[in-house]
Amino acid sequence: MVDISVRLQGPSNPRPIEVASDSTSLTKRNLASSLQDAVGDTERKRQRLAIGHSSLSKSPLPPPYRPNYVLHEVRVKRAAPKVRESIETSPSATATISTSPMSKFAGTVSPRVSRDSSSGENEFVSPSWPARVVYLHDYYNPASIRLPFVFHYGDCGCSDPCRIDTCRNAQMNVFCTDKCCVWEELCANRPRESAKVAVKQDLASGKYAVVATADLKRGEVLGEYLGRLRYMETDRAKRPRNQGYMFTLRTATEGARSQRVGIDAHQLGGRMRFANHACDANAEFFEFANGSRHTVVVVTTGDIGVGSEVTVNYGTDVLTAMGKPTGSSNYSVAEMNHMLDIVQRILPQGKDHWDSVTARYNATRSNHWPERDIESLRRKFKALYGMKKPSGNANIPGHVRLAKDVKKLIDEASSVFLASDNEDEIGEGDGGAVDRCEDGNHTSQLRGESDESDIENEDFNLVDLPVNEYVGSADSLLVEEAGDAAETEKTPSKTGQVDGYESSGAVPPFMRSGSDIPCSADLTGLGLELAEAASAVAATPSFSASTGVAESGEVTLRRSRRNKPSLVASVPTPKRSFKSRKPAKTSESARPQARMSAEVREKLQYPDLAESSDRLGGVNLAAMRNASNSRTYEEFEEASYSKQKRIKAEKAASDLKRKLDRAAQSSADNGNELVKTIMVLRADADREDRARMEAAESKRAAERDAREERRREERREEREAAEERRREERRE
DNA sequence: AAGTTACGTAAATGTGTGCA
DNA sequence: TGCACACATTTACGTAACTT
Repeated sequence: MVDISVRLQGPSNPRPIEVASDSTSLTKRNLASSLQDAVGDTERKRQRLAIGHSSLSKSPLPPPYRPNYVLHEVRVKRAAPKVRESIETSPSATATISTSPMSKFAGTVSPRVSRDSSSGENEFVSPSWPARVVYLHDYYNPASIRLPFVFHYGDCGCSDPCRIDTCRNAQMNVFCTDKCCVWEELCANRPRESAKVAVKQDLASGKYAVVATADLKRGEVLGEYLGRLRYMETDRAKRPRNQGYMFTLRTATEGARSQRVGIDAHQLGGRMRFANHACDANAEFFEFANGSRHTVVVVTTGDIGVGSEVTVNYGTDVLTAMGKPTGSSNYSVAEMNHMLDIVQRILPQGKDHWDSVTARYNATRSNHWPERDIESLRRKFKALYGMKKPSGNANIPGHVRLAKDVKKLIDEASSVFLASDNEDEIGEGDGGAVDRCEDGNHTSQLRGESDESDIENEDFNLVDLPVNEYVGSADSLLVEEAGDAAETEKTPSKTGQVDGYESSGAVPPFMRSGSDIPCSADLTGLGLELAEAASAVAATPSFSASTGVAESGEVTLRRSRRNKPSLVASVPTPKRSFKSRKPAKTSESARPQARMSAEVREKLQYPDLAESSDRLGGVNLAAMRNASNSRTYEEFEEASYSKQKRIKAEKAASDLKRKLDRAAQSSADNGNELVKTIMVLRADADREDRARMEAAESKRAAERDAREERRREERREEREAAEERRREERRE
């Protein structure tokens, strides 16, 4: 945070007012003059402001003739974000960054997971800055794209420090500079990063997010949306799908071959890169410019409390695209096996169970696998078990056969479930699904393991299974395990595999750190520790991937309860809700190192694999679209998907009907108008006809009169001539 | 050999329908 | 009303065939 008292002390050598000789000299002279005229007011305002700062009240006020004094030492400390301050350089990250052409802009951080004490709806931790993303601190235009030059209109005239919703410059989409604003560091209409927000990671979902670290008022600029300025296709249809990081500027380049320009923050960006989408966002993007620099900032649209996430609405560009997302990968065999392994353990009967499968899958997936949503997993499973045997090929792929077998199991389980539906205590003791899982004809047969099913189901309860999970609630399972825990510690497994088993390619590794999941005789404490371990896994996938890797490089799956039997016994913890749980302090110190090594190992092992999205914490955009697009209606948050579909259909129908009515009405109105017009035209025509007829009649009458007159005149002349002739004859 | 194109496949969305 | 399923459509990816 910049110290305001330092700012307002003023420089020892004030910068003289410039009298420029260019075309803007008049403006500048006027500005300087107006500044000097207004200096009294400005100083009074500053003094009023200073009252709020004790340090300022002790400091001498700036010279009265120059309010616009410059503080270089503050200005060069542009955007000192908390994330940046709290980070250390990690070797792996440095290696990544140093090879980047943007290294001069780059900062990097080491893995560091420290729990945030802020209070909010979600629980956030301070994550490491992802090494795969270059941390930009400034405007970056490597292609020297020239956008239209935007002139400012002199001093913004704000009587109080500029706000983006009140400043005259902001209203004209111009950001302030020292040349058009006297408020310098107090001006909020400038592209700078606020110290009141930080990049955090949601403990539950693992998503990165921008979180308020102090109370935010409406209209505050939180930071600049930094990224690489690049050209885009003018034709929207030709552009690649926006993966959530491309901000298309309203302004295009000038000239006959005008091109759209966007800010691409996919591989490099600032903190605002991590602002997530929300339909009811509490912030918005604001595009403004000054001179040749066009940029975008995130501005709050309402008050935001400490610990709350800052969200923006991405708009339809990101959210409504249909089809396969760019960069999405197909299911690998390992992924399919991982999914099938989970499915055959849970044997999902409905949506809730599939939610469990999804949560389990994403919590235990390998770090380089993309996160999958429930629809994706269900779809894939269905595609697998529905796959027909190709003609001419006798070999069915293992995962396809497994999927078909698992489907049979699910069908059987469904009938078993119906039969035992009236039993009150499903899943307790030897009954219910645990019994079924131990049945050699089912899951264990498929896995080729005989006595591990209960143990592995215990592992599966590390993640929040639904309460109605057929294997019983977490509590019931823990009760069951408590009885054998101490005994198991003393006696090795009958199969000799209790301490772990090899995980190779086909068998997905559910890796757990021995220090993460200690054993305890205290059931509540154990449950807590298990849940905490699960949440840690969910929050930091790379951590989970690392902890089970042996020194030799082999990936082993360990049953950590039995590996570390004594750690938690001394940490009895009261039962708390999932969100309020804190991680075990005993494992806190071990995590950063383990996580870092996992990242390094991951990079070495899969150098060419595409990284998943950081912005959404690895969540693919499709999942976000599901959550944010038309499938969700705020007014029907409680409604099920089907209900939403019906509501949506009804809305669509009513919209259509409304449109038709409007069209009909419009048509009728148009028809009426037409008739009126015709009537008017006809009346006009009649009037014209009448006028024409009258004119013609009058003309004819005039002509007739003229003819009559001519005839009379001729007759008179003839009479006179005859009279003259007669007189001549008489004279003769 | 490198680049381009066509085509099949996979994965996603949207919508309609039927069943319990 | 909730859920599952089928189908149409869209889009990206991978690969073989073709061209330069």
